[in-house]
Amino acid sequence: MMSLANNITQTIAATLKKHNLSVTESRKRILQLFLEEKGALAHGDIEKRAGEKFDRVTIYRTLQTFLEKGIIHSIPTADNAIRYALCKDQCSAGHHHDHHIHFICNNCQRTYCLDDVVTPEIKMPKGYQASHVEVVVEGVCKDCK
Amino acid sequence: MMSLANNITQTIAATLKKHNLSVTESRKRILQLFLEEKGALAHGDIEKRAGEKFDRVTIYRTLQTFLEKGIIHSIPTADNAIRYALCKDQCSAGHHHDHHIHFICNNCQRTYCLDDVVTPEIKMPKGYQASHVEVVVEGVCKDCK
DNA sequence: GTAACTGCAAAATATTTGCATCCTT
DNA sequence: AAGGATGCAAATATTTTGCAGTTAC
Repeated sequence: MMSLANNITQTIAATLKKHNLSVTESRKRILQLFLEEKGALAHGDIEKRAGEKFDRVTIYRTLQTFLEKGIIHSIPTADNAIRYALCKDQCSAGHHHDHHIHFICNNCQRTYCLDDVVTPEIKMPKGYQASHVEVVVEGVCKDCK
Repeated sequence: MMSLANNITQTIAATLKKHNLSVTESRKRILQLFLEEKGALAHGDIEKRAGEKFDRVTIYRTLQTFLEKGIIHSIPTADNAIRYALCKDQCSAGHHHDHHIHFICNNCQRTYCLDDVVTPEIKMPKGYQASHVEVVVEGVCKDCK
């Protein structure tokens, strides 16, 4: 019987292959961090959690690659620390379909993708043509309340 | 009869005084840039438009001060270049009431505050308590269409 | 006159690039 | 074997801090 650990390992490799990426140690490790975290991670978070194992530069390049391939998406925040989170399957390279909102907890600082909350329709003023709507909600998360 | 230029100069000085800030050259100049621009400015934009006149450090500090006093508010974007825009009068130090949405034009890259578009109500999942909602819309602005 | 603001220098931090080496396929 | 990925060194860019001189009030 396949162990859970093996299962995750397979998922990770499959995800990378699906996006035409070679399966390397750093990519596996960083992808695993995202799977473990569920929430969003900033570059700095990854550095801390990955230990001394990887070069900073590799993290930059890996995040960039994941972004381009649509494996992760970025969440802009007011503190100039971009966070990244896993995309759902329907995301594809260069074209994200993540119509969910993001939530940042002011207490624990974690960033969540609230997949069940769809971004609302926004009625734009005459002349403005919207192509993408990003909603970031701040407050207190369910764990901190 | 009072000239328009004088009028603007007075507005700038009045704004600074209202927030208990001394009226200095750099503050006047940076505030003027925001008034001229209408849209949002990133640190880099201010540096370019101010000419060689001010030290980078002064711009950092002035923006920080304006933020704290509620003269400007920040708009997070995906490219890690925070933009700032003037607050409406009802903003006060540390407590922003800017319930409008922001619009970034993918063509001219300008950032607008759409003061007439109120941020929608978001129905949060059980347990999450929202305190602030930030909406950033991307697309093509009225001038670029 | 005094407190606050600015410019300069320098430190600390963050990001990008080039290249030789190593790993995946 | 070949192309791509990584690590290291170094170049750039960004942001912060300390301090002495200057300015606003």
